[in-house]
Amino acid sequence: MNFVDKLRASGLRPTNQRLRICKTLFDRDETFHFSVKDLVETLNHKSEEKKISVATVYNTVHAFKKSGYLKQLNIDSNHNYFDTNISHHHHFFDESTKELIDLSNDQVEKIEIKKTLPGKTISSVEILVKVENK
Amino acid sequence: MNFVDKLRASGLRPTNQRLRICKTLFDRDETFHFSVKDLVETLNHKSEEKKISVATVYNTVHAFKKSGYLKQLNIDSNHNYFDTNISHHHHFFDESTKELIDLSNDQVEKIEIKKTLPGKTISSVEILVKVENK
DNA sequence: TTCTTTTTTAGAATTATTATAAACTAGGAG
DNA sequence: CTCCTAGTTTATAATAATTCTAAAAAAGAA
Repeated sequence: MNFVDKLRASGLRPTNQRLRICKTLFDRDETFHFSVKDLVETLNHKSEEKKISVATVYNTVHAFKKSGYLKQLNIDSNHNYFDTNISHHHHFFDESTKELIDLSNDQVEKIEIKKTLPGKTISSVEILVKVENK
Repeated sequence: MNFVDKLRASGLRPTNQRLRICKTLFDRDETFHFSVKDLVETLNHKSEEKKISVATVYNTVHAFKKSGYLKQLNIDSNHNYFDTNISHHHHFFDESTKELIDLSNDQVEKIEIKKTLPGKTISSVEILVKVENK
């Protein structure tokens, strides 16, 4: 899906700033895990271009989150991370390097939850595997 | 383990304020899931006693986290929750009520992770089951 | 009790995020 | 094409969570 369509589907007009954000987010081979701070720095590091304000970045990221083109991660409550991989998947968190690595759904044996909550239905099951150097 | 020992084991002197914090945290039947804000409000709600400052609460909570008497949870990146249940266990997060419910380790079928990371060893596997009203 | 060290506290500083309002554009109507 | 209007961008202010600071208070050893 191209950037303009992604933006339109999120209820946003394809402006210059938003297209630059899209490029940084989606024009890459690997999954991108980022905080808003990271993203702003990446965007504004290329000094040849005009700076994009944090407000714009927050607005755009939140619109993408709402429309499902970005997932918000709950890895480290002290900072907010987003993920461009929106498929259902899990994560490794490397405590030695503080890095985040994707763990696809089919690399985990099916998880069976034996406890049920009356009147409730499961909407997702997320696994976080913490690792450290041997 | 009594409060004084818990404090000493965390490198803290058993002062009046810290003992009141201990009482609120550990003197209960059920697991207590809380944010620092919750804890401060609970502590200072009983109007008969002198107010404990947020700085003291933060210091004490962090010392307990460091010594392992509290676990920090990563449920919702917008707020920081702690858990008095320090055994290895998982959580349900009720998206309808925003409530957190413990899921003990033996209520989950053993999880097998098929992917390994070279040079790394798994230190923990945490599951978050999100539920909503049927 | 006295003295030294640790603790508590209010308030300032810092950081992440959201809100605001004025200046600026996208894109449709004419 | 040009104009107009609604949607955008931006700097800055506001809010909120957390950490820092330094002075007053309390703990506990001598």
